Amino acid sequence: MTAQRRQPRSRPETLARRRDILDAAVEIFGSKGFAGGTLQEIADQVGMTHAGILHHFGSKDQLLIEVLQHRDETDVADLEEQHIPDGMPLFRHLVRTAFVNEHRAGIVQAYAVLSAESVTDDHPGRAFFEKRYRTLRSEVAHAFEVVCAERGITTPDTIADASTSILAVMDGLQVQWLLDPTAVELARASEFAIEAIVTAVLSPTPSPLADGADEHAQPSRSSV
Amino acid sequence: MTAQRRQPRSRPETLARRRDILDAAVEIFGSKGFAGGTLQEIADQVGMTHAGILHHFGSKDQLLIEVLQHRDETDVADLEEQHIPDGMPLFRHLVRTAFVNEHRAGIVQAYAVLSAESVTDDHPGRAFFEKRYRTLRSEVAHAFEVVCAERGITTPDTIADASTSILAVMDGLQVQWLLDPTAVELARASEFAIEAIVTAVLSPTPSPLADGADEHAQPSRSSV
DNA sequence: GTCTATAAGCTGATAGAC
DNA sequence: GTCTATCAGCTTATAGAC
Repeated sequence: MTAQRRQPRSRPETLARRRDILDAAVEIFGSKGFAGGTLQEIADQVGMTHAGILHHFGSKDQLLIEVLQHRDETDVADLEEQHIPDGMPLFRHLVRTAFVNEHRAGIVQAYAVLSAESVTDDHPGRAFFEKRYRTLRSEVAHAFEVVCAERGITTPDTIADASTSILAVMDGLQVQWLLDPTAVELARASEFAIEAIVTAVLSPTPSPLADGADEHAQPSRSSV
Repeated sequence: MTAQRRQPRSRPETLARRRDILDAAVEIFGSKGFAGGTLQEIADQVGMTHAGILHHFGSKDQLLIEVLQHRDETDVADLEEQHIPDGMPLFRHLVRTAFVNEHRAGIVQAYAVLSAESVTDDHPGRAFFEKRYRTLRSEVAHAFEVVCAERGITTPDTIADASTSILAVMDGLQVQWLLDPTAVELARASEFAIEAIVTAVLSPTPSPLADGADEHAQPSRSSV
């Protein structure tokens, strides 16, 4: 596990070119989607022909896959510098990420658009996002387990629901924020929701929704 | 405000045909996205040629717009039968919706895919989703105002953050659930998150995240 | 490594017969 | 109202010159 991740495929000049293409692809796929964006547009942005791009990546599908991997490696590298937080600091890190994201609309949009598009039939990014969410969920769940253990709380289902919910709010807020930045305070709302969910795990309270009379439509035995 | 919404454009036979096309379009756009889905596929599903579809709707863009309007009218009609809930019952209604959605993966996917895709450049569904979220947010916010007023709580920012967050979790959970239904309990997690957020509004607690030492990276004056 | 040229296919949309 | 025929345009991808 040294510094160099894989053997350089070729001259550093070529690798730099590949990185240029990957950066351009993030921007185009982010602003047009994968199905909507074209190799031509990516080629224009980086100043070559679409044939040149296919020379480097073989196919459009493969380009998307490498775009996602590259983005992930970059983000993970950033994280590792601050050696991955755990326990309560992880939740603080997620809030901080939301504040940072407020100034990176481009990358936020790329993830928002591509993750949702990845659920469509035969989408080349599907495996990536499936794995990504699985990993993120287990990281957040582990943080919950740490803070819960300290306080003697053990509620596996709750931890699972809370973990997936925290990632879900962050994603959902991004979509609403991208649609109307003036109507949604991305960072502040993310902080509020994450605090609400963490609090619900650490200090369970009776459900505020459980008092109505005629809820579940199914005719159950009437409890006087 | 009688039963018929607009004057029938033509024979009821034609309207039925249009509805068939709209239903097919939801399915195709839902499973392939708007950019990825084609008029040909929609035509095949309904048993005609793509020229026939263009005869009815004029353009692919216009078809999407009418698809979204039609879906919305259908859903709203369902809601009005149970005359739109408000206050605490609205939150219960949202939870119930999550339970129903667990058995309607097709429609869930259509909304998830199209709403995220709508943030891309010049997407014909953008105006629809902008308005949709604006409306939903204000409805949820109003429900919060009702229950807050009963208890003498007034926190406009909190209500805004909570309202947008509730819609956000529901959306975000749907994406994760569509990617891996075995890993996410859509309804249960939605219920947990909504309860957590409602509780946070009604019974504010000190932030569980505020105790760490070296948070915000910026070198502020050290408070000993 | 990048280009030009070319292929083969599909796209949304139009015109006109029935 | 639906079809066939046709269009121009654009898509990804390949082959081969430089």
